[in-house]
Amino acid sequence: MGDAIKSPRVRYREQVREEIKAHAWAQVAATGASALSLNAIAKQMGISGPALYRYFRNRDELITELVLDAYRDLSDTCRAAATPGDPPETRLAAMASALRRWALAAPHRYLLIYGTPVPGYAAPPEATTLAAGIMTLLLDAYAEADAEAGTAAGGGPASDAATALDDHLAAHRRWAADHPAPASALRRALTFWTRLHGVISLEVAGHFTGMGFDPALLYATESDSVGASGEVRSR
Amino acid sequence: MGDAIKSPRVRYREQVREEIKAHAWAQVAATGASALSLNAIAKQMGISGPALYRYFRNRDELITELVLDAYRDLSDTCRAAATPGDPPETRLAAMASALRRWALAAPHRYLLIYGTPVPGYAAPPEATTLAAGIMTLLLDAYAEADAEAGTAAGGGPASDAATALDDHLAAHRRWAADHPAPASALRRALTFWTRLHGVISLEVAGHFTGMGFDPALLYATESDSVGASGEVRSR
DNA sequence: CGTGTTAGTTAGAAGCTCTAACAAGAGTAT
DNA sequence: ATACTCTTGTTAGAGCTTCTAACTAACACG
Repeated sequence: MGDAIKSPRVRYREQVREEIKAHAWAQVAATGASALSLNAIAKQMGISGPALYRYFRNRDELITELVLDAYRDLSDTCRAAATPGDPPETRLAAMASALRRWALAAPHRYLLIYGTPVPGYAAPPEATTLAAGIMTLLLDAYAEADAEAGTAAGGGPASDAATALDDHLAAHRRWAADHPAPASALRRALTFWTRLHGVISLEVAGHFTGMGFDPALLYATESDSVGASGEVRSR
Repeated sequence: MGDAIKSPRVRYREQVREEIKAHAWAQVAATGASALSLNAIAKQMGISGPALYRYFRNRDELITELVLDAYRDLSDTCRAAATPGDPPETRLAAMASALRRWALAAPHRYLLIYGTPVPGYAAPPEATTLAAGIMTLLLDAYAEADAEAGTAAGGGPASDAATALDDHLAAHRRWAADHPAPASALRRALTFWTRLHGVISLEVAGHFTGMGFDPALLYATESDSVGASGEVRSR
């Protein structure tokens, strides 16, 4: 229903664009985004270099498309992991587990989003929207967990610094303006993000190689520390 | 004393190498390592492109030199922050604070080490050595904190996952083989690294821009969470 | 004062992104 | 059915990159 009847021209155009992106992903997976070559893609497809510029204005536009695809895929993955009926802790654990699997399945895809930004490159607005959507899933879970715990311990701040951060977030929550979650939920969602990203990004960049321990256990510990302690870890 | 009497040739050579690296750092700071151009550096220095290849075998070797410089500088910074006589918590707090300042002072320098690795690039052994040196500072602090706390709570594992990680690290500690710190100290040192890196890397990559909160407070909270709770934060 | 090493040069190969100008096909309108 | 337009491909080429080859000039040393 989404794809109305399209003229064969635009059908062909979209098909070629997808084929170009497929080759681009293969290159990204092999050598990383910085080494992506439009010329090489054209050669692989049996067409001439400049022909690609009919489908993408320039290299940056192609990379932007890849970035958006990655964000969309990550967003879908998180959404699929967070089963609506499940208790919040289970959802958080499922998302944490899915996040790492998603990153390890294609490290360069993860780095395309969270790695070194390209020099003059600015992320498109849709990327921000998609990132916000993932944040909403986290906020939903933490808000629900907070509500269940009532006024009891639950996710209350664990230190003076956390209290100060909560106060600050209560006043600076532009990114979660239209979400009813309390400041402590914002803090915990941010912490979920930074702690899990901390482990994943060092792992995919290879900083743990040669150290001899299993990053999965470190990841599990960090997942636990952000309240993502369900039973889905070994699925 | 370290620099013995050198012939004018090697003196000149080293001087030019340093000048090249200085220009390279300027380029890295401006546009990031991926856009570093040997040709542009040569033009800035008023010499011809291929002349640079007398001083660096190729682009990778220059980047490797920059990476090593960055590691050396980071190592020195951490060592300088951890004042020997201070209590371990104070040293950890000072290192945490110095780490963030070091990263924000030159974001691209941080990304050169911890960002997306270059495709075919392998970090030189000396980089690993320097990274291990920083780890030793952390292990020293956590081991000392552990000893002070005796068998009491202190830095004991906070969850089942942490206990499992401790057990695993006790058996897989190749990276800290010659350090007497207990497994819990290894765990806490790793956590120091991943949690602080999680915040810093997202901040320098610009993922917090537009969200409207102050990353410094999030960083302070994470510093606290790894036992780096001294009074040096606002120095 | 020769002699060998070293630092620079220019020329050029092979790659890249991207623009300009042109040929040929596909779809559409008359 | 014919004519027209729009799109997709082509080749040529500018300008950038890394990096090699061959050559010259200067410097340090025996």
